[in-house]
Amino acid sequence: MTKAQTTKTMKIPEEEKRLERQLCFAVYSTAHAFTRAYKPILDKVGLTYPQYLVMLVLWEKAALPVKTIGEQLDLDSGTLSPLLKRLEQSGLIVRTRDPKDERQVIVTLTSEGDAMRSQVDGIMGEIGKAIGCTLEEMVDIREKLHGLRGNLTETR
Amino acid sequence: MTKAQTTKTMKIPEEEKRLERQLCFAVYSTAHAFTRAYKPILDKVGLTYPQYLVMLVLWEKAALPVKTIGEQLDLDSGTLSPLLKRLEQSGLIVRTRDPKDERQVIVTLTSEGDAMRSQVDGIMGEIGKAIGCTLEEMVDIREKLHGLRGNLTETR
DNA sequence: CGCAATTAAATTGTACGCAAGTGAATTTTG
DNA sequence: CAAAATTCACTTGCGTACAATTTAATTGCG
Repeated sequence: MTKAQTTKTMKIPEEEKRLERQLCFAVYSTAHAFTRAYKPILDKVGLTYPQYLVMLVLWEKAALPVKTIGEQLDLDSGTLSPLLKRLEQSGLIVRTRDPKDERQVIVTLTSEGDAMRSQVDGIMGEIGKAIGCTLEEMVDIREKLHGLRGNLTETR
Repeated sequence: MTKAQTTKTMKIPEEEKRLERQLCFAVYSTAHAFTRAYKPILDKVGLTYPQYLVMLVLWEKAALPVKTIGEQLDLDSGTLSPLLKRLEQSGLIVRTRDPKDERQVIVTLTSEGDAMRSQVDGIMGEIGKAIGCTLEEMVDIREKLHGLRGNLTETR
């Protein structure tokens, strides 16, 4: 943002107020486009997109407390509790109270949940085709979004 | 994506499978960060973030059929119908059947809805501060996301 | 030690998103 | 022109997101 625009009451040109000019909408609509692109792929393995993200976390480390999963995905227990309940019903995870700290629930991959890891190459390969840009471009956008997310979050 | 990776059964390095390496997650989590950044700002005018997007569309053109709003936001009537009902209850829009084609519902700004346009400079100014990057960077990310969204969508 | 403050997860209530199905209006087609 | 197909919006059902509240467990402090 330019210095001139930092003034609270600065007039913004009408053209800049159009939906398509909004960075927020670019992010919002791309997120939806991703979810839709994943849908037919994840349907084949019986996961929703947020459930797939949880599985990605668990494939990195097979047993984690709900809180840690939430920190990595930036989701609270209000979202995760019912989602994890559905993953448990699907037989991919189990939830057990931590004996060391009964407040915590440890989420652990079942053998089925672990076995699903073998599908990841196929899933990522298909999505990679849909993304249809170079690896360098992917890294570039990813890092820029990471910085943007940091900016948006830092004043919380 | 490199040529080597286009092979369906290509093995992807473990490191590339981590959540934080996923472009989809960068987009997903940034979208949530935006919604959270907008929350306190939009609370002051009584709008949710998706409702604000609908208002942006209507501030460009004060009367539009539901279908057109849906095309611009890439949302279907299953999402828009209840959302528009809430905007109508808030007194910002009215919905009327098009006499030329009774299937269509025309959404029109009320004077209150139109008057809220005066808040836009303030809202965009505040978000601009939260985004905290240069205009050039904003344009760069926006255009790259636009291309990415196009790629993800074109095979629908 | 004992009680207040904190923490973790679940629950409740509201609002998206989206698939699938309904019903009314319009367009296409034989 | 009439039946079939299509279009548009609405509704229903499911699964997130998230604020706010609740309950149980743990930690901190006097």
